[in-house]
Amino acid sequence: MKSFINNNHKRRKGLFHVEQKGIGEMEQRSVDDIFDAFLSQDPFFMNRTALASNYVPDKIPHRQDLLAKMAQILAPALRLNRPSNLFVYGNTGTGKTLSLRHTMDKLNEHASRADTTLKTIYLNCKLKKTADTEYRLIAQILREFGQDVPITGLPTDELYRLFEQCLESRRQLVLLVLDEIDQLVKKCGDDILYTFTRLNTDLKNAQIAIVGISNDVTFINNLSPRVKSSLSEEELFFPSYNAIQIQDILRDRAALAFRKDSIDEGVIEKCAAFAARDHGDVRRAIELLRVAAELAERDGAARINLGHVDNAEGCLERERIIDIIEAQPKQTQATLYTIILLARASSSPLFTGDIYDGYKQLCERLALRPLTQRRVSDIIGELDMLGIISAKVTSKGRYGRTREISIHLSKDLVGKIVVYIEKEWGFCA
DNA sequence: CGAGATTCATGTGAAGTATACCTTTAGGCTTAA
DNA sequence: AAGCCTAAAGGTATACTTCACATGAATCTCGTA
Repeated sequence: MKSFINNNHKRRKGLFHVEQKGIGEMEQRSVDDIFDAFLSQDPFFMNRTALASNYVPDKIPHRQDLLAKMAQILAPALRLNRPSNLFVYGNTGTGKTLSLRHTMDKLNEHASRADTTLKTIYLNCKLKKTADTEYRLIAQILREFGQDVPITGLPTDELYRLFEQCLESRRQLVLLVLDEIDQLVKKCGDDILYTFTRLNTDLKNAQIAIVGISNDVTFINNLSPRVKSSLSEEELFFPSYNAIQIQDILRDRAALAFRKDSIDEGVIEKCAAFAARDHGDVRRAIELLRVAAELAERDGAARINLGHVDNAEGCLERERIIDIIEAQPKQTQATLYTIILLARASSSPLFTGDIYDGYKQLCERLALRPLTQRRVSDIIGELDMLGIISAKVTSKGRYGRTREISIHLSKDLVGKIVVYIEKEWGFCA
């Protein structure tokens, strides 16, 4: 619950930040006026949370069969028998995480009713500073058990010992859900998973079952055979939604979130079409609807119309990218900033060497200690992984081997990024 | 002319280092018997 | 003597550096037709 509040708060801040245009005209009205207007206006939100990215609805349309299978697989947990490890995969926004959270909620509900000592732990392995290394992952799990674990300093073995202790403290079954498990394995290898699956043989009181979630369909094939067979004792594939299904889902959510008649004809269809274009990613569709609603609210409009959806589309992309950049360390931001400036200055392709030179100059001006080229090379790789830039290793024959780097974000968005970074640093190139 | 060698710029793996943090331990000080 | 506090010692994870080797196609070289 707490994380949701933070999330939402951050979102609104992000939206506000990118929509600075409005501030000038707002200043003409007094703050009192604005607050008064806000309170007197008929808010069309009944329940904002229904559009939040981590909202778990009671009903998940078009997923009944998959939910049933999932429930069947996990049901033994209610009798403290270890269910099969489960591997869930499918594209982003196909309801994997949602379905699992839903099933976990229900499982917990039944477990507490039956007084079963079932513990479910959900972790997203992609969240930096949370669960992206072996140490952090286990530390995070221990925190779920109410243990206070330092961010560094303890040997990883010690964490494993503590973890086992927690498990063995009573007869229980632990269901460990690892979201974006491919990210974890990419960074730390699959030994962790092997250790987890092996844990059961050492445990006397407790048992642990693992559920892995991945957007990468090929991920399971790249695992070592021993891990592969134990992780995917059961597999569930989530196919992408089609436009009609997305519309259904949006209507359900809209009915929860808004008052009747606060949406214009065609708004739902437009949001759905937008998402369907993006491999049927429902999350995007819901976010789009949410941002459109927030824009409409700010305008003081009576209903959400198609224009709001159009504007929201731009906002959403900005929100996502700026959120990512905001979370990056200064050195990464400096690297990105250099890339953007260089890309603007010339139309010829950019190479690692050019970027490093530019980066060093920038560091000088910022009085920032420059990192080595080795590290910057890794940072460029990270930016590529984040989808902000595209960096492809190419060989230029006699003229060496390097990465060819380009940005494929809209000009407008790149402008916003530059504004953000310059504002953050109080600096202008 | 074409096969093989060379070359360049930097990708990439491995090992080393600095930093920030942790626990343990020894020594010194205070307190109470 | 027991209890408590403090600082040093010894240990770890992480982010970064240093070192060294790997890469791969354009270009060069040299043998052959």
